[in-house]
Amino acid sequence: MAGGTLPGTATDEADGSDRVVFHVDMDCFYASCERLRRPELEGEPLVVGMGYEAGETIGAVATASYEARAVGVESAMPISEALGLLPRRADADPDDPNAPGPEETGRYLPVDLDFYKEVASDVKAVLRDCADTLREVSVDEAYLDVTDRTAWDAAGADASGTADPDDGDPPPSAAAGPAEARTLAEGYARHVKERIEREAGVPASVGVAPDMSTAKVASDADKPDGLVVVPPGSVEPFLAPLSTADIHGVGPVTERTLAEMGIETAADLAAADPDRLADELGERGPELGRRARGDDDREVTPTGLPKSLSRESSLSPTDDRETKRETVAALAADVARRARERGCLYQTIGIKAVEPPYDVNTRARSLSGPVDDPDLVESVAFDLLAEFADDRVRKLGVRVSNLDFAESDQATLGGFEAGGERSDVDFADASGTRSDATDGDGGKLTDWVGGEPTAGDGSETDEARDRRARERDDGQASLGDWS
DNA sequence: TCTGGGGTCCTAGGACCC
DNA sequence: TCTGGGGTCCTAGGACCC
Repeated sequence: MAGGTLPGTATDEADGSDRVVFHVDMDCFYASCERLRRPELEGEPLVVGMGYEAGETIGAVATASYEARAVGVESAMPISEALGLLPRRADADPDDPNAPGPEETGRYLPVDLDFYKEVASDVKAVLRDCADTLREVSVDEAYLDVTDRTAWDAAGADASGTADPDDGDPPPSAAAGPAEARTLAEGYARHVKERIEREAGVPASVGVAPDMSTAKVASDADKPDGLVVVPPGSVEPFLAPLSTADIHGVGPVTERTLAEMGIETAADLAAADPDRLADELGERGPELGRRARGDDDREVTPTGLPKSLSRESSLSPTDDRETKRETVAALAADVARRARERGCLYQTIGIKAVEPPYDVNTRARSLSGPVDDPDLVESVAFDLLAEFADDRVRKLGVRVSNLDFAESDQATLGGFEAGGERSDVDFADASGTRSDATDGDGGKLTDWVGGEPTAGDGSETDEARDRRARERDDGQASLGDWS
Protein backbone atom coordinates (compact mmCIF):
# COMPACT_ATOMS: atom_id res chain seq x y z
CA MET A 1 0.00 0.00 0.00
CA ALA A 2 2.91 2.27 0.60
CA GLY A 3 4.08 1.89 -2.97
CA GLY A 4 3.75 4.92 -5.16
CA THR A 5 3.98 7.47 -2.42
CA LEU A 6 5.81 10.57 -3.49
CA PRO A 7 8.97 11.67 -1.79
CA GLY A 8 8.13 13.69 1.23
CA THR A 9 4.57 12.50 1.37
CA ALA A 10 5.10 9.13 2.94
CA THR A 11 3.41 9.55 6.28
CA ASP A 12 3.35 5.89 7.09
CA GLU A 13 7.04 5.36 7.25
CA ALA A 14 9.42 5.95 10.07
CA ASP A 15 11.24 8.99 8.81
CA GLY A 16 13.43 9.69 11.77
CA SER A 17 11.03 12.22 13.22
CA ASP A 18 8.78 9.57 14.69
CA ARG A 19 8.97 9.25 18.42
CA VAL A 20 9.00 5.99 20.30
CA VAL A 21 6.69 6.15 23.30
CA PHE A 22 6.09 3.38 25.81
CA HIS A 23 3.10 3.21 28.08
CA VAL A 24 3.77 0.90 31.00
CA ASP A 25 0.74 -0.28 32.91
CA MET A 26 1.14 -2.63 35.84
CA ASP A 27 -1.26 -5.56 35.82
CA CYS A 28 -3.75 -5.46 38.71
CA PHE A 29 -1.01 -3.78 40.62
CA TYR A 30 -2.34 -3.92 44.17
CA ALA A 31 -3.10 -7.61 43.85
CA SER A 32 0.32 -8.27 42.35
CA CYS A 33 1.94 -6.48 45.28
CA GLU A 34 0.02 -8.55 47.79
CA ARG A 35 1.13 -11.70 46.01
CA LEU A 36 4.69 -10.52 46.06
CA ARG A 37 4.73 -10.64 49.83
CA ARG A 38 2.27 -13.51 50.15
CA PRO A 39 3.12 -15.97 47.39
CA GLU A 40 0.46 -18.38 48.63
CA LEU A 41 -2.10 -16.00 47.09
CA GLU A 42 -0.78 -16.79 43.63
CA GLY A 43 -3.54 -18.20 41.46
CA GLU A 44 -6.24 -17.39 44.01
CA PRO A 45 -9.12 -15.03 43.35
CA LEU A 46 -8.02 -11.92 45.21
CA VAL A 47 -9.83 -8.66 45.90
CA VAL A 48 -8.10 -5.62 47.34
CA GLY A 49 -10.65 -3.22 48.78
CA MET A 50 -10.38 0.41 49.73
CA GLY A 51 -12.30 1.59 52.70
CA TYR A 52 -12.44 -2.09 53.49
CA GLU A 53 -11.43 -3.77 56.70
CA ALA A 54 -11.08 -7.45 57.40
CA GLY A 55 -14.41 -9.13 57.95
CA GLU A 56 -16.49 -6.15 56.91
CA THR A 57 -18.72 -5.56 53.91
CA ILE A 58 -18.08 -1.88 53.37
CA GLY A 59 -15.73 -0.28 50.88
CA ALA A 60 -15.14 -0.70 47.19
CA VAL A 61 -12.97 -2.85 44.99
CA ALA A 62 -9.66 -1.17 44.26
CA THR A 63 -8.20 -4.08 42.33
CA ALA A 64 -9.43 -7.54 41.52
CA SER A 65 -7.10 -10.28 40.35
CA TYR A 66 -7.91 -11.85 37.01
CA GLU A 67 -9.29 -14.91 38.80
CA ALA A 68 -11.74 -12.64 40.61
CA ARG A 69 -12.58 -10.75 37.42
CA ALA A 70 -13.47 -14.08 35.86
CA VAL A 71 -16.50 -14.32 38.14
CA GLY A 72 -17.55 -10.75 37.48
CA VAL A 73 -15.81 -8.75 40.19
CA GLU A 74 -14.83 -5.35 38.81
CA SER A 75 -12.92 -2.32 39.87
CA ALA A 76 -14.97 0.25 41.80
CA MET A 77 -17.65 -2.31 42.62
CA PRO A 78 -18.96 -2.14 46.20
CA ILE A 79 -17.41 -4.86 48.34
CA SER A 80 -20.88 -6.01 49.32
CA GLU A 81 -21.65 -6.71 45.70
CA ALA A 82 -18.31 -8.41 45.11
CA LEU A 83 -19.02 -10.69 48.07
CA GLY A 84 -22.19 -11.77 46.33
CA LEU A 85 -20.21 -12.89 43.31
CA LEU A 86 -17.21 -14.17 45.18
CA PRO A 87 -17.80 -15.23 48.81
CA ARG A 88 -15.05 -14.61 51.26
CA ARG A 89 -12.92 -17.67 51.91
CA ALA A 90 -12.95 -17.13 55.66
CA ASP A 91 -16.73 -16.98 55.67
CA ALA A 92 -17.16 -20.42 54.19
CA ASP A 93 -18.55 -22.61 56.92
CA PRO A 94 -16.75 -25.97 56.85
CA ASP A 95 -19.77 -27.66 58.40
CA ASP A 96 -22.16 -26.34 55.81
CA PRO A 97 -22.57 -28.89 53.03
CA ASN A 98 -23.80 -26.10 50.75
CA ALA A 99 -20.81 -23.89 51.44
CA PRO A 100 -18.94 -22.82 48.33
CA GLY A 101 -15.78 -24.74 47.63
CA PRO A 102 -12.38 -23.17 47.63
CA GLU A 103 -12.65 -22.67 43.89
CA GLU A 104 -15.64 -20.40 44.34
CA THR A 105 -14.33 -18.26 47.15
CA GLY A 106 -11.79 -15.50 47.29
CA ARG A 107 -9.47 -13.59 49.54
CA TYR A 108 -10.24 -10.03 50.55
CA LEU A 109 -7.54 -7.66 51.71
CA PRO A 110 -7.54 -3.96 52.59
CA VAL A 111 -5.43 -1.56 50.54
CA ASP A 112 -1.92 -1.02 51.89
CA LEU A 113 -0.77 1.90 49.79
CA ASP A 114 2.50 2.38 51.62
CA PHE A 115 3.62 -1.07 50.65
CA TYR A 116 2.49 -0.65 47.06
CA LYS A 117 4.49 2.57 46.87
CA GLU A 118 7.59 0.69 47.96
CA VAL A 119 7.10 -1.78 45.14
CA ALA A 120 6.33 1.07 42.76
CA SER A 121 9.61 2.73 43.60
CA ASP A 122 11.43 -0.40 42.43
CA VAL A 123 9.46 -0.23 39.20
CA LYS A 124 10.20 3.45 38.79
CA ALA A 125 13.90 2.88 39.29
CA VAL A 126 13.86 0.59 36.27
CA LEU A 127 11.81 3.01 34.22
CA ARG A 128 14.03 5.97 35.05
CA ASP A 129 16.99 3.93 34.00
CA CYS A 130 15.39 3.01 30.68
CA ALA A 131 13.84 6.29 29.54
CA ASP A 132 14.93 9.66 28.25
CA THR A 133 11.85 11.17 29.80
CA LEU A 134 9.55 9.55 32.32
CA ARG A 135 6.05 10.70 33.16
CA GLU A 136 4.48 8.92 36.08
CA VAL A 137 0.73 9.04 35.79
CA SER A 138 -0.13 7.14 38.92
CA VAL A 139 1.36 4.59 41.23
CA ASP A 140 0.99 1.89 38.60
CA GLU A 141 1.26 3.66 35.27
CA ALA A 142 3.83 5.67 33.34
CA TYR A 143 4.80 6.99 29.92
CA LEU A 144 8.37 6.77 28.67
CA ASP A 145 9.90 8.63 25.78
CA VAL A 146 12.61 6.31 24.51
CA THR A 147 13.18 7.87 21.11
CA ASP A 148 16.88 8.30 21.76
CA ARG A 149 17.28 4.77 23.13
CA THR A 150 15.78 2.76 20.32
CA ALA A 151 14.19 3.07 16.88
CA TRP A 152 11.45 1.88 14.60
CA ASP A 153 13.90 0.10 12.35
CA ALA A 154 13.46 -3.57 11.78
CA ALA A 155 15.46 -5.52 14.27
CA GLY A 156 18.29 -7.52 12.89
CA ALA A 157 18.56 -5.65 9.62
CA ASP A 158 21.43 -3.52 10.73
CA ALA A 159 22.99 -6.17 12.86
CA SER A 160 22.96 -8.74 10.12
CA GLY A 161 24.39 -6.32 7.65
CA THR A 162 22.06 -7.58 4.97
CA ALA A 163 20.14 -4.38 4.63
CA ASP A 164 21.34 -1.02 3.50
CA PRO A 165 21.67 1.07 6.60
CA ASP A 166 20.01 4.02 4.91
CA ASP A 167 17.48 2.34 2.72
CA GLY A 168 14.63 3.62 4.81
CA ASP A 169 12.97 0.26 4.91
CA PRO A 170 9.52 0.95 6.22
CA PRO A 171 8.67 -0.76 9.45
CA PRO A 172 6.12 -3.50 9.27
CA SER A 173 2.92 -2.10 7.93
CA ALA A 174 -0.48 -2.76 9.33
CA ALA A 175 -0.97 -5.38 6.71
CA ALA A 176 1.99 -7.37 7.89
CA GLY A 177 1.01 -10.80 9.06
CA PRO A 178 2.45 -13.07 11.69
CA ALA A 179 5.75 -13.09 9.85
CA GLU A 180 6.06 -9.37 10.41
CA ALA A 181 9.56 -8.27 11.16
CA ARG A 182 10.33 -7.20 14.70
CA THR A 183 11.36 -3.69 15.38
CA LEU A 184 14.18 -2.56 17.59
CA ALA A 185 11.54 -0.78 19.67
CA GLU A 186 9.81 -4.05 20.37
CA GLY A 187 13.01 -5.64 21.55
CA TYR A 188 13.68 -2.71 23.83
CA ALA A 189 10.16 -2.85 25.25
CA ARG A 190 10.62 -6.53 25.95
CA HIS A 191 13.82 -5.73 27.76
CA VAL A 192 12.09 -3.09 29.92
CA LYS A 193 9.23 -5.42 30.70
CA GLU A 194 11.55 -8.22 31.74
CA ARG A 195 13.61 -5.91 33.91
CA ILE A 196 10.49 -4.76 35.76
CA GLU A 197 9.47 -8.33 36.38
CA ARG A 198 12.94 -9.30 37.49
CA GLU A 199 13.81 -6.29 39.60
CA ALA A 200 10.44 -5.36 41.09
CA GLY A 201 8.80 -8.78 40.99
CA VAL A 202 5.52 -7.68 39.44
CA PRO A 203 4.14 -8.04 35.91
CA ALA A 204 3.51 -5.17 33.54
CA SER A 205 1.84 -4.62 30.19
CA VAL A 206 3.57 -2.36 27.73
CA GLY A 207 2.22 -0.46 24.75
CA VAL A 208 4.61 0.90 22.13
CA ALA A 209 3.61 3.58 19.62
CA PRO A 210 4.74 6.85 18.10
CA ASP A 211 2.40 8.86 20.37
CA MET A 212 1.13 8.78 23.95
CA SER A 213 -2.51 8.18 23.18
CA THR A 214 -1.90 5.16 20.98
CA ALA A 215 0.70 3.75 23.38
CA LYS A 216 -1.90 3.95 26.14
CA VAL A 217 -4.46 2.07 24.08
CA ALA A 218 -1.82 -0.48 23.07
CA SER A 219 -0.83 -1.28 26.65
CA ASP A 220 -4.45 -2.03 27.36
CA ALA A 221 -4.99 -4.17 24.30
CA ASP A 222 -3.49 -7.41 25.54
CA LYS A 223 -3.53 -7.38 29.32
CA PRO A 224 -2.24 -9.00 31.41
CA ASP A 225 1.43 -9.41 30.64
CA GLY A 226 0.93 -7.82 27.24
CA LEU A 227 3.30 -6.29 24.77
CA VAL A 228 1.63 -4.56 21.86
CA VAL A 229 3.68 -2.66 19.31
CA VAL A 230 2.06 -0.23 16.91
CA PRO A 231 4.60 1.13 14.44
CA PRO A 232 4.04 4.51 12.81
CA GLY A 233 2.41 3.12 9.68
CA SER A 234 -0.01 0.98 11.63
CA VAL A 235 -1.59 3.47 13.96
CA GLU A 236 -4.80 4.18 12.09
CA PRO A 237 -5.63 0.58 11.22
CA PHE A 238 -4.82 -0.45 14.78
CA LEU A 239 -7.20 2.08 16.29
CA ALA A 240 -9.94 1.94 13.65
CA PRO A 241 -11.93 -1.09 14.84
CA LEU A 242 -11.88 -0.13 18.52
CA SER A 243 -14.89 1.24 20.32
CA THR A 244 -14.85 4.94 21.12
CA ALA A 245 -14.74 4.04 24.81
CA ASP A 246 -11.28 2.59 24.24
CA ILE A 247 -9.92 6.04 23.41
CA HIS A 248 -8.31 7.68 26.40
CA GLY A 249 -10.58 10.53 27.48
CA VAL A 250 -13.84 8.95 26.36
CA GLY A 251 -15.87 8.03 29.43
CA PRO A 252 -19.46 6.87 29.77
CA VAL A 253 -20.99 10.30 29.15
CA THR A 254 -18.93 11.06 26.06
CA GLU A 255 -19.46 7.57 24.73
CA ARG A 256 -23.20 8.07 24.94
CA THR A 257 -23.03 11.49 23.31
CA LEU A 258 -20.94 10.08 20.49
CA ALA A 259 -23.30 7.16 20.04
CA GLU A 260 -26.17 9.58 19.67
CA MET A 261 -24.18 11.23 16.90
CA GLY A 262 -23.85 7.86 15.20
CA ILE A 263 -20.22 7.54 16.19
CA GLU A 264 -19.48 4.08 17.53
CA THR A 265 -15.94 3.19 16.56
CA ALA A 266 -12.62 4.94 16.63
CA ALA A 267 -12.78 4.98 12.85
CA ASP A 268 -16.09 6.86 13.03
CA LEU A 269 -14.58 9.26 15.52
CA ALA A 270 -11.48 9.75 13.42
CA ALA A 271 -13.59 10.58 10.38
CA ALA A 272 -16.07 12.83 12.18
CA ASP A 273 -16.27 16.52 11.34
CA PRO A 274 -14.25 18.41 13.96
CA ASP A 275 -16.75 21.28 14.02
CA ARG A 276 -19.53 18.88 14.78
CA LEU A 277 -17.49 17.31 17.56
CA ALA A 278 -16.76 20.76 18.95
CA ASP A 279 -20.45 21.65 18.92
CA GLU A 280 -21.35 18.61 20.95
CA LEU A 281 -18.33 18.23 23.20
CA GLY A 282 -16.50 21.52 23.27
CA GLU A 283 -12.82 21.73 22.55
CA ARG A 284 -12.39 18.20 23.84
CA GLY A 285 -14.33 16.88 20.85
CA PRO A 286 -11.83 17.63 18.06
CA GLU A 287 -9.04 16.53 20.38
CA LEU A 288 -10.68 13.12 20.80
CA GLY A 289 -11.05 12.95 17.02
CA ARG A 290 -7.33 13.51 16.65
CA ARG A 291 -6.55 10.83 19.20
CA ALA A 292 -8.74 8.37 17.38
CA ARG A 293 -6.55 9.07 14.36
CA GLY A 294 -3.35 8.63 16.33
CA ASP A 295 -2.69 12.31 15.78
CA ASP A 296 -1.44 13.18 19.24
CA ASP A 297 1.56 15.46 19.42
CA ARG A 298 1.70 15.79 23.21
CA GLU A 299 5.25 15.48 24.39
CA VAL A 300 6.08 13.11 27.20
CA THR A 301 6.84 15.60 29.93
CA PRO A 302 8.07 14.72 33.39
CA THR A 303 5.51 14.55 36.15
CA GLY A 304 4.98 17.99 37.60
CA LEU A 305 4.18 19.13 41.08
CA PRO A 306 0.67 18.50 42.33
CA LYS A 307 -1.97 21.18 41.79
CA SER A 308 -4.11 20.29 44.75
CA LEU A 309 -4.19 18.09 47.82
CA SER A 310 -7.38 16.69 49.21
CA ARG A 311 -8.82 14.21 51.60
CA GLU A 312 -12.34 12.96 51.81
CA SER A 313 -14.27 10.33 53.61
CA SER A 314 -17.67 8.74 53.51
CA LEU A 315 -20.13 8.72 56.34
CA SER A 316 -23.35 6.95 56.88
CA PRO A 317 -25.62 9.83 55.87
CA THR A 318 -26.05 12.24 58.75
CA ASP A 319 -27.22 15.75 59.48
CA ASP A 320 -25.57 15.88 62.88
CA ARG A 321 -23.58 19.09 63.06
CA GLU A 322 -21.03 17.81 65.51
CA THR A 323 -20.30 14.72 63.46
CA LYS A 324 -19.80 16.84 60.39
CA ARG A 325 -17.53 19.29 62.15
CA GLU A 326 -15.44 16.53 63.67
CA THR A 327 -15.07 14.89 60.29
CA VAL A 328 -14.09 18.12 58.59
CA ALA A 329 -11.65 18.96 61.38
CA ALA A 330 -9.89 15.64 60.94
CA LEU A 331 -9.76 15.97 57.16
CA ALA A 332 -8.49 19.55 57.41
CA ALA A 333 -5.74 18.56 59.81
CA ASP A 334 -4.66 15.75 57.54
CA VAL A 335 -4.58 17.88 54.41
CA ALA A 336 -2.64 20.63 56.19
CA ARG A 337 -0.17 18.09 57.51
CA ARG A 338 0.44 16.63 54.09
CA ALA A 339 0.89 20.08 52.60
CA ARG A 340 3.46 20.91 55.22
CA GLU A 341 5.26 17.60 54.70
CA ARG A 342 5.55 18.35 51.03
CA GLY A 343 6.72 21.84 51.70
CA CYS A 344 3.93 23.58 49.89
CA LEU A 345 1.82 26.59 50.66
CA TYR A 346 -1.79 26.91 49.57
CA GLN A 347 -3.89 29.90 48.68
CA THR A 348 -7.30 28.29 48.27
CA ILE A 349 -9.16 26.17 50.79
CA GLY A 350 -12.25 24.24 49.85
CA ILE A 351 -14.71 21.64 51.01
CA LYS A 352 -16.88 19.07 49.35
CA ALA A 353 -20.23 17.97 50.73
CA VAL A 354 -22.04 15.12 49.03
CA GLU A 355 -25.74 14.91 49.76
CA PRO A 356 -27.73 11.73 49.15
CA PRO A 357 -28.34 10.33 46.71
CA TYR A 358 -25.20 11.77 45.14
CA ASP A 359 -25.31 15.53 44.84
CA VAL A 360 -21.80 16.86 44.90
CA ASN A 361 -21.36 20.38 46.25
CA THR A 362 -18.06 22.17 46.37
CA ARG A 363 -17.23 25.47 48.01
CA ALA A 364 -13.91 27.21 48.04
CA ARG A 365 -12.38 30.42 49.23
CA SER A 366 -9.13 32.00 48.17
CA LEU A 367 -6.83 33.93 50.43
CA SER A 368 -4.82 36.96 49.45
CA GLY A 369 -1.59 35.03 49.64
CA PRO A 370 -0.23 31.51 50.06
CA VAL A 371 -0.13 30.18 53.60
CA ASP A 372 0.81 27.17 55.65
CA ASP A 373 -1.67 27.38 58.47
CA PRO A 374 -3.54 24.30 59.70
CA ASP A 375 -5.78 26.34 61.98
CA LEU A 376 -6.84 28.46 59.06
CA VAL A 377 -7.62 25.39 56.95
CA GLU A 378 -9.92 24.24 59.69
CA SER A 379 -11.61 27.57 60.31
CA VAL A 380 -12.21 28.27 56.62
CA ALA A 381 -13.48 24.73 56.14
CA PHE A 382 -15.87 25.19 59.07
CA ASP A 383 -17.01 28.45 57.59
CA LEU A 384 -17.76 26.84 54.25
CA LEU A 385 -19.41 23.89 55.96
CA ALA A 386 -21.87 26.23 57.67
CA GLU A 387 -23.89 26.39 54.46
CA PHE A 388 -24.58 22.68 54.85
CA ALA A 389 -25.12 22.75 58.60
CA ASP A 390 -28.63 21.37 58.35
CA ASP A 391 -28.15 19.09 55.38
CA ARG A 392 -27.72 15.38 55.39
CA VAL A 393 -24.40 14.44 53.92
CA ARG A 394 -22.89 11.11 52.95
CA LYS A 395 -19.41 12.31 52.22
CA LEU A 396 -17.24 15.23 53.24
CA GLY A 397 -13.95 16.44 51.85
CA VAL A 398 -11.35 19.13 52.37
CA ARG A 399 -9.02 20.40 49.71
CA VAL A 400 -6.24 22.92 49.35
CA SER A 401 -5.24 24.23 45.94
CA ASN A 402 -3.44 27.08 44.28
CA LEU A 403 -0.35 25.44 45.63
CA ASP A 404 2.95 27.22 45.86
CA PHE A 405 6.10 25.18 46.21
CA ALA A 406 8.49 27.99 45.40
CA GLU A 407 7.71 29.96 48.51
CA SER A 408 9.52 27.49 50.66
CA ASP A 409 12.71 28.58 48.91
CA GLN A 410 11.94 32.22 49.30
CA ALA A 411 14.87 32.96 51.56
CA THR A 412 17.27 31.83 48.87
CA LEU A 413 15.26 33.39 46.08
CA GLY A 414 15.52 36.70 47.83
CA GLY A 415 14.05 39.63 46.00
CA PHE A 416 14.57 38.37 42.50
CA GLU A 417 10.98 37.94 41.56
CA ALA A 418 9.28 41.14 42.55
CA GLY A 419 11.75 43.75 43.52
CA GLY A 420 13.50 44.57 46.75
CA GLU A 421 10.60 45.41 49.02
CA ARG A 422 9.06 42.06 48.64
CA SER A 423 11.91 40.14 50.16
CA ASP A 424 11.60 42.11 53.37
CA VAL A 425 8.09 40.91 53.77
CA ASP A 426 8.98 37.40 52.79
CA PHE A 427 11.57 37.22 55.49
CA ALA A 428 9.12 38.62 57.97
CA ASP A 429 6.63 35.98 56.94
CA ALA A 430 9.14 33.22 57.14
CA SER A 431 10.12 34.13 60.64
CA GLY A 432 6.65 34.09 62.08
CA THR A 433 3.19 32.82 61.46
CA ARG A 434 2.22 33.07 57.86
CA SER A 435 -1.41 33.66 58.50
CA ASP A 436 -0.98 37.41 58.47
CA ALA A 437 -1.11 37.25 54.73
CA THR A 438 -4.72 36.20 54.88
CA ASP A 439 -6.14 39.15 56.70
CA GLY A 440 -7.66 41.78 54.54
CA ASP A 441 -7.67 45.50 54.20
CA GLY A 442 -10.01 45.78 51.29
CA GLY A 443 -8.67 43.00 49.12
CA LYS A 444 -11.78 41.92 47.35
CA LEU A 445 -12.18 38.38 48.57
CA THR A 446 -10.44 38.13 51.81
CA ASP A 447 -11.55 40.94 54.07
CA TRP A 448 -13.54 38.58 56.14
CA VAL A 449 -11.43 35.47 55.97
CA GLY A 450 -11.22 34.07 59.45
CA GLY A 451 -13.89 36.55 60.50
CA GLU A 452 -13.65 35.33 64.00
CA PRO A 453 -9.95 35.72 64.54
CA THR A 454 -8.27 32.43 65.10
CA ALA A 455 -5.15 31.97 67.07
CA GLY A 456 -2.26 33.40 65.18
CA ASP A 457 -3.97 35.52 62.61
CA GLY A 458 -5.53 38.11 64.79
CA SER A 459 -2.73 40.56 64.39
CA GLU A 460 -2.43 41.88 60.91
CA THR A 461 1.01 43.27 60.42
CA ASP A 462 1.51 46.61 58.89
CA GLU A 463 4.01 45.10 56.52
CA ALA A 464 1.45 42.73 55.12
CA ARG A 465 -1.03 45.54 54.73
CA ASP A 466 1.50 47.71 53.02
CA ARG A 467 2.67 44.93 50.81
CA ARG A 468 -0.74 44.34 49.40
CA ALA A 469 -1.22 48.02 48.86
CA ARG A 470 2.01 48.11 46.93
CA GLU A 471 1.11 45.05 44.91
CA ARG A 472 -2.15 46.56 43.86
CA ASP A 473 -0.56 49.83 43.00
CA ASP A 474 2.15 48.12 41.04
CA GLY A 475 -0.40 46.16 39.11
CA GLN A 476 -2.40 49.19 38.24
CA ALA A 477 0.61 51.20 37.29
CA SER A 478 1.86 48.63 34.86
CA LEU A 479 -1.53 48.08 33.33
CA GLY A 480 -2.11 51.77 33.16
CA ASP A 481 0.87 52.17 30.92
CA TRP A 482 -1.11 50.47 28.22
CA SER A 483 -4.28 52.45 28.46
C1' DT B 1 -23.73 0.03 40.07
C1' DC B 2 -26.79 3.02 45.33
C1' DT B 3 -21.29 4.96 44.25
C1' DG B 4 -14.30 4.83 47.55
C1' DG B 5 -10.58 8.20 47.39
C1' DG B 6 -7.18 11.02 45.14
C1' DG B 7 -6.33 13.59 41.45
C1' DT B 8 -6.53 16.51 36.48
C1' DC B 9 -8.55 19.47 33.12
C1' DC B 10 -12.31 22.15 31.06
C1' DT B 11 -16.20 25.36 30.99
C1' DA B 12 -19.43 28.92 32.19
C1' DG B 13 -20.57 32.89 34.52
C1' DG B 14 -19.55 36.78 37.45
C1' DA B 15 -16.58 40.40 39.51
C1' DC B 16 -13.34 43.45 38.55
C1' DC B 17 -9.97 46.14 35.93
C1' DC B 18 -8.27 49.40 32.22
C1' DT C 1 -23.23 57.91 31.89
C1' DC C 2 -24.46 53.47 29.14
C1' DT C 3 -21.37 52.04 26.00
C1' DG C 4 -17.60 48.81 24.33
C1' DG C 5 -13.76 45.64 24.03
C1' DG C 6 -10.18 42.97 26.12
C1' DG C 7 -8.27 40.80 29.89
C1' DT C 8 -7.65 38.31 34.57
C1' DC C 9 -9.09 35.92 38.54
C1' DC C 10 -12.41 33.34 41.06
C1' DT C 11 -16.05 29.86 41.98
C1' DA C 12 -18.78 25.81 40.97
C1' DG C 13 -19.74 21.97 38.53
C1' DG C 14 -18.78 18.19 35.41
C1' DA C 15 -16.21 14.60 33.00
C1' DC C 16 -12.60 11.74 33.28
C1' DC C 17 -8.63 9.01 34.98
C1' DC C 18 -6.53 5.33 38.05
